[in-house]
Amino acid sequence: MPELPEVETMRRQITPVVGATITGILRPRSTLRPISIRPSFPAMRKALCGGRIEAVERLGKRLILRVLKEGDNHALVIEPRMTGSLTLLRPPDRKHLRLIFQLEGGQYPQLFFWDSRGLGVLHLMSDRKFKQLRQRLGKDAREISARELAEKLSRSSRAIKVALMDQAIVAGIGNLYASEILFHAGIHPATPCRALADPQWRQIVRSMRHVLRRAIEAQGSTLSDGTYRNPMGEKGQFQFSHYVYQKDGELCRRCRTGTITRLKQGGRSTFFCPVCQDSPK
DNA sequence: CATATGTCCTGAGAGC
DNA sequence: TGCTCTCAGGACATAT
Repeated sequence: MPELPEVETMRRQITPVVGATITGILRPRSTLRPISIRPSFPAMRKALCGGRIEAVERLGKRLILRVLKEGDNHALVIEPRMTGSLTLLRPPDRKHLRLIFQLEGGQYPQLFFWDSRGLGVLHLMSDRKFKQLRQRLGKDAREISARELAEKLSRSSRAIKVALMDQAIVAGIGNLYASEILFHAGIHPATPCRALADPQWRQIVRSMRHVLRRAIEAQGSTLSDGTYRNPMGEKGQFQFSHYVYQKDGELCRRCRTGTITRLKQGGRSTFFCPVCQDSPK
C-alpha cells in the first residue's frame, strides 16, 4: 500500500517525464471494472492530450502531474490507494493495466498506471480545486512540527495510531508506517492523544522524520503480497528494516524479550512490542 | 462538532 | 482438485 515513502519514490523516478507532451491516453479493455476517473475519462483525455507535463509533485500519499495546455493549468491527482502504481516500463501483467499515457519529447515513450485491486482513483483538477484539496489535508508528515501536531491532537480522545493516519491531521502516513513510527517512538498505539505530553509529541515527530527518511532511502516497502514496485519495476527494501509490521508472534528485534502483538484499531491491524512501547495511561 | 463504522475492490491463503 | 470464506486497508460517505 503506497504511503509517503512509496509515493515519494514514484515521484522521484517519474520525474524524467517532465517536459514531455502527452499525445494520447488509452484505457485498455479488461474484464475488471474500470478504475475511477473524475470527472470522467473523456474529460481527462480532452484536457490533457496535447498538454506538456510541467512538474511531478507529491501531496501526502497522492502523486500529482502538472500539465499545461493552451494556457490552462491542470493537476492530475493520482491516488494509488491500495495497489495502484505508476511505471515507466511494462507493468507486471496486462489484466490490471488500467491506463497508458503516450508521451513525446522525453526519455520514455509511455507512462503506465497499473492497479491490481482497482481501488485507485485519478482526479483531473483545476488550480482552484487543487488548492481546495491542499487546504483540507494536513501538513506533510516530513514537515509538520511537534507544536502543530500537538495543537491539533492534544485534546483529542482518539488513539494516537488512528490519529496519525488521519490525512486531515498529517498527510502521508498509513497503516504500515503508523505502526513503525510508534514503535520507534516507544509509544503504545492505543494511547489516547490527550495523555501525551510535549516531550512525547516531540519524540513522535522525530520518529516520523527518521522512519520516513530511512524508508525513502530504501525506496519503500514491498510486502509479502509483492504488489508494490517502483516505476522501474523494482521492489522496495524497507521491509527488511521493519520492526513490527506483520511480525506478530515474533520476538522483538530490538529488546529480544517482548513478542510482537497485533491488535485491531478501527478495523485496521496495528502491530507493537508490549515491552518497548509504554502501556497507555 | 468529533469520532466510529460501512463500503468499494481483487487476489491470496485457509479450511474442508 | 476446487469450492467457499475471510482478510488486507487506501479515502470517503454515512451514522452515532
